[in-house]
Amino acid sequence: MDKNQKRGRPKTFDREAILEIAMNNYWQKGLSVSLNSISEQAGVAKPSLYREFENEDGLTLAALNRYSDLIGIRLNSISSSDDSFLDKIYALAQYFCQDVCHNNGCLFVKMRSQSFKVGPKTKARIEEIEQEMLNFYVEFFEQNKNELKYSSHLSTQQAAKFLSSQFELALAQRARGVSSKEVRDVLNISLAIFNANS
Amino acid sequence: MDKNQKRGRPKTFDREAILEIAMNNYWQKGLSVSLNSISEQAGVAKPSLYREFENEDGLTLAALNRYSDLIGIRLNSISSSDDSFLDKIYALAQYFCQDVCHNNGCLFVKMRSQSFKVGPKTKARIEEIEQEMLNFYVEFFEQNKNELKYSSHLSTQQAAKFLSSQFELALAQRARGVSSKEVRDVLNISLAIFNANS
DNA sequence: TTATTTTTATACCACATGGTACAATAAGTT
DNA sequence: AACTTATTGTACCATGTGGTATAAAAATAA
Repeated sequence: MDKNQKRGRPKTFDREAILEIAMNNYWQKGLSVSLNSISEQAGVAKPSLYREFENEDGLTLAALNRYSDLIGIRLNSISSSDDSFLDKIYALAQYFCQDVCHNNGCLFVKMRSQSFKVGPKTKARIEEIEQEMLNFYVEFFEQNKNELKYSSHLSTQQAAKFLSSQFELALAQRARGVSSKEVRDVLNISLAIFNANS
Repeated sequence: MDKNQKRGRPKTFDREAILEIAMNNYWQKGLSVSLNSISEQAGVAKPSLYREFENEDGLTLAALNRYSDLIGIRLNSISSSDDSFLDKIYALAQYFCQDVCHNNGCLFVKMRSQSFKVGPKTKARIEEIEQEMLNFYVEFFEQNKNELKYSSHLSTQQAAKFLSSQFELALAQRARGVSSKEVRDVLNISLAIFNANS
């Protein structure tokens, strides 16, 4: 009937569904989540996970990639909006200290902070994402160069690094359970250097 | 001979030495260090550890307390020096991004970031230290109120929170392996708000 | 010597982990 | 029907974990 139907027992393993569960687990509970518990929650046997993702490293990598797609889309959408530069910065701040992680924290930040206990493939991807994020911020500042009103001796690189660090702080605090308001208060102070009249 | 000599097998267990080893282990490798490996490294049997510290929670707590004594002394010494307020701030910055953790990172920050996998006693102590640190900063700003030249609408509370957050960021980055220079660059930007001519 | 007390060390327990061998299952192919 | 192929699920393994029962050791006291 189905031309794609190959011979052999039909597959019931739903990669996307399992990945969704895995991602949410790591997102909420960090890397302390075991492969055992994921297989239980997903209702699939362990060997199925191993066949699909090779090993735990493969699973965490796949979950991380899914997550990075998720926030990449959002980041680009903010960056390419019609808002002013300052508005964009605060939209990013809003995204990072409320939307991304209302209760969870950022999966990427969490994994990075525990990167010593992660497999080699995931570790490499973490460093890759780190670079991608930094590039995003550099490009972000480059594109909005003309709008930069802040009294700044900062290079684009420095500004990018600073902004990315402040967001890192925000995400780490949110992940620890610090309230969105408290995080926002700190962020407002540090981001003030991008205001015109400072 | 020794009047303190009670009957029974003489004690060879050196609490301080074992605590030193435990602290350094947690400091370098985080809470993923097992009690097994600590007992091996220290050359004492596990039951000895359990008799002295009750359980793992007791050991991590003791190690954390040892650490907090260590940095508490240093912090107070900086705070009560004759330097100017600004110099003190930068002395703290220097301490946090180089001296404390040339390779390790801050034990307190590390434990806090993994506080979900820590025993109840240690967890309580972490929150206590958090409060103590904040109080230290608040008092620090209070004492140096007269020297505050920065054009600031910030309350003492807000300033304390901001400073403590920026140090948290520095320590987290150092713990991840970010170079002392890069951390310092970010810190210099954010601490600039305490400068007079900003 | 013998008993008592305090400490140390051996050897174990139950459990969870990442990982896998292999049989059972369910489809197409001949 | 019998055979092949792809997938799933049971049941297991070695290892490491926090924690402990209990024997051995080493001192004093009788």
